[in-house]
Amino acid sequence: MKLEILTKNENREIQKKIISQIRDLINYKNLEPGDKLPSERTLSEKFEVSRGNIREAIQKLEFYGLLQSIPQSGTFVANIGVIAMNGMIEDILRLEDPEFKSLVETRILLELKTARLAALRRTDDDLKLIKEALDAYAHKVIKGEDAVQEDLLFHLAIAKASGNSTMNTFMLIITPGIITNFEKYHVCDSNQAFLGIQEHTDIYEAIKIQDPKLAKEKMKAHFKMLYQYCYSQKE
Amino acid sequence: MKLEILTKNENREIQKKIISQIRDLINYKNLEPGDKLPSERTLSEKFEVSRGNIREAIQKLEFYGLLQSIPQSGTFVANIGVIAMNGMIEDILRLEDPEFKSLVETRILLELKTARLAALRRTDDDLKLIKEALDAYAHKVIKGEDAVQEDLLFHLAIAKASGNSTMNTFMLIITPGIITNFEKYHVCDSNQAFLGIQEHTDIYEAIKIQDPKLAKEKMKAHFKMLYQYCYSQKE
DNA sequence: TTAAATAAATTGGTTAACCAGATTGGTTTT
DNA sequence: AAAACCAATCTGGTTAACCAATTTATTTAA
Repeated sequence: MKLEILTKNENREIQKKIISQIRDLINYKNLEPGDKLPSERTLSEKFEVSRGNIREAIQKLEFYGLLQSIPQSGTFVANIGVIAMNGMIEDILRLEDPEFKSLVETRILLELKTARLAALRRTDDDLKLIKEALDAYAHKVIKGEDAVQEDLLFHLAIAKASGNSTMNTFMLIITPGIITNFEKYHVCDSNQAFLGIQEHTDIYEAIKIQDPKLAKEKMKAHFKMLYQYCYSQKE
Repeated sequence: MKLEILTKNENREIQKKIISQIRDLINYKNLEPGDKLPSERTLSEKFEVSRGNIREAIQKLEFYGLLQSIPQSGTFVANIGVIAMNGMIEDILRLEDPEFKSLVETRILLELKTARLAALRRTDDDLKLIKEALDAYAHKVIKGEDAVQEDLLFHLAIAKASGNSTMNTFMLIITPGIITNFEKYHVCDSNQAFLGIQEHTDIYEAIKIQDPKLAKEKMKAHFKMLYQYCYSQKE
């Protein structure tokens, strides 16, 4: 189990190294937008890593719009200047390992907005799903069981009702990190969970009566404790 | 070129189908948290797709924390209830193809926050980088050239200065989509670009004097036109 | 009959071979 | 001399074989 994690970290380190090597190569060779990168096999040989690692790194840079692979042709530098290229790669390298604080800060930002949008745009079906999630959460809390998953589902239901697919995606992306950290730090004891039922209900009611301002307020109140917890952590 | 896009869409469709088949299988077989999924080879045969497709789908679900692959052992259902599993998979399936409106709405939300945070947290180095990006943007606009990339870099510099790695990541993620759509719709003519110089400068100055409220206001003003443009588009 | 030992089969992960299409350089033809 | 053609080569993408570790089935000893 531990080995598994180690090798994944190793893989990430290898990928970071490859990406920075690609950046160096672009700079050293003065590759401009549209220029072709060396082939995957060449890079694999030059960097002394497997071709699979090279492909992963290229796909990551392609995801961020910096490279473009064309089958049977090659991998090309995207239409972006050298300065921008360096800046974005630097960003990408610096990324990963998001701190819990960063996740929570972003989650709060997103959820204040999704609550507001959900109050504005929710359909009857959305409301029904939110209610179901709320009931499932309350049920588990009352039984004294862990309800992190149900808590999360309630918030995701709101994200869905917001009608904004990008925010919905981002909520899904930060969800695993939130869950992991919550379970790691045991942030919620049972008292907080009981309080949470009321807070969730308040949010639900605000969305039900389609009051965006109230929904945002209630969501803010719900996050107050989380916010304080988060910012009382060591830097 | 067009074929390339088609095959990528095809691949996405295949992946969506596989994911929904996995969901159906979990429901039909009543797989609970900790239970083992059939092997990749078995699924590959059952769904009549290549093992690579299966692996991709599993990795995606693993990314969202729904499955966990353990080498030489199997792929297991994560510690998440059936309802949550179905909900999240439904979300994941519904995702992709973010509408431009959704991207812009999210970008505005993020950038109002990053501008504010940048004014609060920016270092002198951050400020220097923002200034450089601003100058590069102005330079290109004055020369009458396309400055979408430089525009973007200015905003990314602010995101970096915000000190929030998650928001920084999200900005990087929506960037390709923003660029593509901007170039497709030619949203910025030269007049708008010239106006943009002033607006960018205003934002920079606010961050320089570390006035978070002003920074947010100036960013809001900068996005006013984009916002209107975005919401005047056809639904 | 049971438990320990061992061999066979199964697992996700990795690597190397293969594929179709694009590119390239040289040759031929006009 | 230039354009057209063609075969050899190179490209990213895909597939099938392989690997080490684990799990299961079988055998053997007590």
